[in-house]
Amino acid sequence: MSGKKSSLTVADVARAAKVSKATAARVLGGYGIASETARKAVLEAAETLGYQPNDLARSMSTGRSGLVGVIVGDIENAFFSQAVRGISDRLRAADLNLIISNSSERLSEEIEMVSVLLRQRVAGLIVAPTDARRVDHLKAAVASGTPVVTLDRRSPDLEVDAVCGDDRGSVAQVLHRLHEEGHRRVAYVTAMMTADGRLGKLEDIGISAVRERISSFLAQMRDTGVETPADLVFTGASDDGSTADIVTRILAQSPSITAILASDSLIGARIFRELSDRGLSLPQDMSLVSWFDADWTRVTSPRISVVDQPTYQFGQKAAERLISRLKGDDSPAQTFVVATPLVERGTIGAPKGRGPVEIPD
Amino acid sequence: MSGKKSSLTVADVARAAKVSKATAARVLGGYGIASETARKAVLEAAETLGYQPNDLARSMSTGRSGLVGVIVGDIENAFFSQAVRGISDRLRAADLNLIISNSSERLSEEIEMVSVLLRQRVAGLIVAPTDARRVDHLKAAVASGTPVVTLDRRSPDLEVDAVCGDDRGSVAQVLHRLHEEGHRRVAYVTAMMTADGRLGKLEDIGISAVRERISSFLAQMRDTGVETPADLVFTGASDDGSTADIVTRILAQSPSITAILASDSLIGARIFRELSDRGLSLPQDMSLVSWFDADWTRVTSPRISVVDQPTYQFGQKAAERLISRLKGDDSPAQTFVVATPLVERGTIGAPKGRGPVEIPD
DNA sequence: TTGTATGCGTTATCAG
DNA sequence: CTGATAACGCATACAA
Repeated sequence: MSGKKSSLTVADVARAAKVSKATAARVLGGYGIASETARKAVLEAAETLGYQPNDLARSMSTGRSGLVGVIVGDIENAFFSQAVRGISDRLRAADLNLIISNSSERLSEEIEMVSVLLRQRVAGLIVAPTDARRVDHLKAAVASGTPVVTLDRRSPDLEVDAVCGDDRGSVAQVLHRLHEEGHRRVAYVTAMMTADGRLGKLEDIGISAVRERISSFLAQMRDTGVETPADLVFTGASDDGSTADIVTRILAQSPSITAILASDSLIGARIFRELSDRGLSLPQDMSLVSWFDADWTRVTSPRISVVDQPTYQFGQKAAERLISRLKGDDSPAQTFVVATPLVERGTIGAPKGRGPVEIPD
Repeated sequence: MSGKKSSLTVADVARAAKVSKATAARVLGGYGIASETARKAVLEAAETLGYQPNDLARSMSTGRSGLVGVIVGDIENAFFSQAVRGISDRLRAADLNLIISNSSERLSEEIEMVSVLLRQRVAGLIVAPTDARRVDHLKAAVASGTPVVTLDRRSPDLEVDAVCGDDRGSVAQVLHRLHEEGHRRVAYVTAMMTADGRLGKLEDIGISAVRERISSFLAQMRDTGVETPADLVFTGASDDGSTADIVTRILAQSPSITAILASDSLIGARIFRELSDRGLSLPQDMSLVSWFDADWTRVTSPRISVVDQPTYQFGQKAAERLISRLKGDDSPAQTFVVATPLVERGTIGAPKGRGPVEIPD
C-alpha cells in the first residue's frame, strides 16, 4: 500500500453516477433536492467507489466545524476524565466531536490551547479556567463568536454559562455535620500554592471553586468561634512530601485539630496514607472528608466520607449548554449549580480528647 | 458582541500591509522568502488587526491536518486516561492536537469513530482495537494513507506499529511467584463476556491483551499440573453483582483456590471489596494480584500487589511511533513491548490450608 | 524578492 | 429538478 492521501471527491462520484457535481453534492451532503433516480445513482456510485466525505472542506464552506474544544486541568485526574466522558457522550449525540487538551492548570498553557483550538475553528469551547481573574483569551473567543462554557469554575468577568458544584453549600454542610459531632477545629488542605505557604488574600485564589470553598470554610469556622480560621487552611499539598509535612503540622496542633477536609481526591488519598502510616485510626484519632467520590474511597477501612461531585453530570450539563448555544440560544449567561452532597461513610466520628501523638521525624 | 464568525484573512492583512496576498501568506505561514521590510509590515499589520490563521483552510491546502485521532475503550478508566495523557504530551511537542473518542469497547462504535475521524482527515490514528479479528476499518485507514498505531493491543491482520504490555511474561512471572509461595490453583478473573459464562475458544477473545494473558495463564497452570485450567478462568466480571457471584464461586472451590488474578484494576477493586466484606483477610485467606497500578491499590490494608502497566509510557511510545510514521518512516511495522513488572506489596502470601469458608447468600 | 493565478473539496447561488 | 460557477482561506507553481 503506497499510502496516497488522495481520496475520492464528489466530482469522482458525480462522474461515475453520470450526473453533475452539484447534484452529487446535494445528495451526498443531504441538502437541497434531487430526484429519486439521481439520488439512487449517486448513492450507489458512492457506495461502490467507497466515497468518504471530507469534513474539512465541508467546514471550510459552511464555516461550521463539528469540533468542540475541551480544556481541562489534567485528564489523568478522574475528576476531569469523568467529566470528559460526560461531555463526550452528550456531544456524540449531537454529532459533535471532541478535541481535548490539558492546561496542567497553567494559565500560559491554557491561553496557548485556546489559541490553537480557535485556529482549528472549533464550534465551541468547554474550559475549566485556571485563573478566574485572567480570562481575556476566553472573552476574546466569545467576542469572536465562539461560545464558551466553563466547567467546575466560573469567572465574574466572563458572561458565559458555567456548570459548578455547590462549593459553599457543601463546605457548610460538612462543617455543620462535623460540628454536630463535636469537632471545633477542622483543617482544610488544598493543593493550591501560595508564595509563603500561608493563605493570602482570597481574591488571589485563581481557581474559583477553591476560593469559594475556602471562603465558606473561613466564614463557617469564624461563626463557630474560631478566631483565626486562616491558620486552619493548609496550602501546597501537591505531592507526597508536602502532604506529609502538612499532616505533621496538623498533628502537631493535636489535639485541637480533630478533623481534616481534603480539597480533592488526590490529596485525600495522600492524607489517608499518611494517617494510616502513622498508625492513627479513623475516625477515632482523626475524622476525614475528601472531595470527589473516587474509586479509592470505597476500598479503605473504614471507607472515606466524601463530598460527591458528580462530574460526569457536570460534563453532560456543560455540553448540553454549549449545544444549546450552538443552536442559537442567546438567553443571558447562567450558572448551573449541581448538588454536591456529603456522602457519609466511615470517617466521620466523635473526636476523642487525646494526648499528643508521636510524630516520627 | 453580536458573535459574527467572520475572522480576518491573509487578504485583509495583505491589504493593510500594502503587499500582495502571496507575500502576506508567506510570512504568516512561515514559508518561502520575504524581505525584512515586507515581513515587518505584515507582522505588524497582523498584530494590530488581530489576525488568527485558519488551520482548516491551511489543512485543506496542504492536505495535512494537525489532528491525531485517538480511540480508547473508556476514557473514564485511569488505564486509558493515563495513556491519553502520555499521547497528549508527546503530541503537543510535535504541534499536533488530539481528537478523542470512546468506543465503549464496542466494535460498532469503533468503526463509526474511525469513519468520523477519517472524514475529519486526521493525520493519524491511535487505537486500542476492541476486536483483533475485525480490523478491516483500520486496514482501510492504513491503505488510504492514514498511519495507525495500536495501543495496548495488536492484531495479526494489521501491519502497523503496536505498543503493548508484556502480557504473557507478566502472567508467567506472577504465577511463578505464586507457585513458589505454595499456590497451586489460581483463579483468573476478567470482564470479558462469553456466551455461556464459560471460557470458549481462545481465538474468540477479541481483545488481544486479554487473550494473551489467558493463553499464558492456561499454559502455565497446565505446566504446573492443573488438568483443567479453563475451569479457573472466570469471565463476565463487569459489575458489582457479577463479580460478587464470581467470588462466591471461587470461594466455593475453597480451599483449593488460594489466589486470584484480576485482569484490570476495576475488577481488582471489586474483588477486594467482596473479599473484605466477607471478612476474609489478605493474604492469609486469599492472595490477590491486580493488573494496573491504580491509586486505590495503595490505600488498602494491606496494599495490593499489582502488575504495573505504565500506560503513560504506552501512550508516549505510541505517539512517538505515529509521529515518526508521519515524518515518513516506512520501516516494517513493529510491536513494542513495554515491561509490565510485578510490584509486590502486601497481598501475596503463603496459602493456608483452611476449611470451607462461610458464604453468605 | 514579489505578485498572479490556480487548486484543495465542499457548499451555495442562480440561471436553465 | 439540474447544472454551471463562484466562493471559503490558504498554499504554491510559475512568471515577472
